[in-house]
Amino acid sequence: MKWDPATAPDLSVVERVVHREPTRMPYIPGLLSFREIPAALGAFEKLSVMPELVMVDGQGIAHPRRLGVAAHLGLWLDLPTIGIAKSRLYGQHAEVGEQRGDWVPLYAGPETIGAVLRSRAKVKPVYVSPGHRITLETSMAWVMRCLGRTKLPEPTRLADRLASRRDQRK
DNA sequence: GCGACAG
DNA sequence: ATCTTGTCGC
Repeated sequence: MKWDPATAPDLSVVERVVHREPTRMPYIPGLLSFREIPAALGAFEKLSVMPELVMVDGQGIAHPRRLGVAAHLGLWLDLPTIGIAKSRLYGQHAEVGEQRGDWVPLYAGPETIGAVLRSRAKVKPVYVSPGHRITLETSMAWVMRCLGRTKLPEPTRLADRLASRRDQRK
């Protein structure tokens, strides 16, 4: 079935898996995907249900080479992906409004590579950028649709929490 | 040469 | 990312 931000019924969790493996590379700005993707692919191999859309903790095309971790992972998986980063890596933008939902474009010269979204009042905005096989408009619609009362959309927030040490219930 | 720099 | 301190909301 082909879902739509407006008709998606709920945000219920379908499946959860955790995959860990040693890092092979240090963190180098601009090369994050080479450090994170090997483990990410391992996690996807453990899934019994393949997602139809993936939200990644990092940049999509808002990257010097337009290949942030979300864009890069989307290519490997051949799935639509959206990058939602907690801070800026690349691009310029104006000040964002202070109201929840306010946003401004993120530019790389004349090109729009993403959006800076105030996902929650009084909190630093998030950087949303298309990853693979999706437009910025659709990316924004899904991110807004998945926002709870927190800064990060539920998929990213829950995944991050699941990976943390204090959520290793069985 | 200097500063910036996802997680 | 990780660490630490203080504050806020349910």
